[in-house]
Amino acid sequence: MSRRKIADIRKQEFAVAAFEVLSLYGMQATTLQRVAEHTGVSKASVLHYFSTKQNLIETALRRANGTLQQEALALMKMGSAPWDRFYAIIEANFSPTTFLPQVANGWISMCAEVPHNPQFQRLQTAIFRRLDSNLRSALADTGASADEAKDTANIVSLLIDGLWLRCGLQIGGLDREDAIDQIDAVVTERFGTSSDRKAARDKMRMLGAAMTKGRTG
Amino acid sequence: MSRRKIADIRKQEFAVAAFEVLSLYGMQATTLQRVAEHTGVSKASVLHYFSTKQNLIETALRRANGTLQQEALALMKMGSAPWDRFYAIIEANFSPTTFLPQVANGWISMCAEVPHNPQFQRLQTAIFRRLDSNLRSALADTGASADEAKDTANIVSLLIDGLWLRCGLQIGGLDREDAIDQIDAVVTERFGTSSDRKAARDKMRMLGAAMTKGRTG
DNA sequence: CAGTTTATTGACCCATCGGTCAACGGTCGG
DNA sequence: CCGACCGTTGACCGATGGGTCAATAAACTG
Repeated sequence: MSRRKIADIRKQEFAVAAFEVLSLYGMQATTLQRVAEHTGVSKASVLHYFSTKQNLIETALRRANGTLQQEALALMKMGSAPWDRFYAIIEANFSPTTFLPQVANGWISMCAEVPHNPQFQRLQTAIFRRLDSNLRSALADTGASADEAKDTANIVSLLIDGLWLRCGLQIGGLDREDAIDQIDAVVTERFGTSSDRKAARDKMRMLGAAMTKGRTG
Repeated sequence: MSRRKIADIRKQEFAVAAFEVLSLYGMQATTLQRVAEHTGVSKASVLHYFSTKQNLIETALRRANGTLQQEALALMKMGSAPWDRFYAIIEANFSPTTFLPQVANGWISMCAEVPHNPQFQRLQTAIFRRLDSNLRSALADTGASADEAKDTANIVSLLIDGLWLRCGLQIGGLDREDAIDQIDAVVTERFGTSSDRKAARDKMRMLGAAMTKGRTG
């Protein structure tokens, strides 16, 4: 019983290490040897838990995405006002703990492999669909029509992708605040200024900050 | 004299082949062997023209970017009305010959390597700066203020990046027409509807189509 | 035609990759 | 105390990577 638990914990450790290595060194340089070194064990030990390198990296990516999803979910539960869910998604997508050049690079590395790797393809599709669906339903909450929600979700997710890419490439010293501002600017142009929206944004900004601060303890 | 020319032509051939291989198979699978096969020669022959693999790929990327720039330049020369240059840039960035999933993937592959490769870093920076500067000056032509031009250029280039990424990942069967529409929608929101703008867009769309059609002959 | 340069190649080198395997050592139930 | 089990490891394997090199063939030069 505790045996299996230990094994699972170990797998998680390796998965975390693998994503770190991927983020730091890129896909080509993410070798079993390096992941092993990064955890302080031997290469063979890594392969004892993951039958194959592909398996390891896929688990790593799924795990990394999972934590991001959990953060989004937690934030979304913390509000019920019309724009709350929308800004919860935005906030989660630019969390201080994940919106970092290295992390962004891990995801870009995955994107580059998507066309040559069905597993990554699936994962990527799932991530996109989830974001799109979340954005649409969040925008529907604000009273937008289905078409309006669809179009806006499209543009917002497009901007999110672009901002993450830019974060990874480290263009213009992009900050998470800057990123959220850019999205907010486009949304404001689309829906006009509204105190409700501003309140939701500020609320989620605070909650997001509190959440990530509480994590370091 | 004709010697050097032949050598240069050969180099170009290899560079083109290298970019094709990169687009088709990704960075990891872009091996000297494969590039050689793709051109019907031996691996050693490729290395005769390019001292190193890094050298080859860098040349390939620079060349691919160069053709895109030339297309943009040619289009930009074809108009003098306020919005002409802006839509020339847009049109060139979504040219039917380059805005394709495989080509997009070549660039994504480069992006993934940027943090671990100073040469790619430089190239990427140059590409970004050029686009940004072109967009800004094109927008200044339309009578926008410097700040307005800066902000708009920022968002437009962000959208371009996102659209290329999405093209590479083949999300939602993205078409070049769709891509231009998305950008146009945001620009319209920002500057309102204007017959001048619409005229410029239609003009460049036609010119772009004529250009790429004329190429197949 | 002779000599020199240039293009192309196969054979080869070394490093490293992902992955296998048998052996070792600790831990737990009996 | 003992056998079964589990985690860990070093040694090893075949494949493949980038890159070198000497030999050969072809093309230009005088």
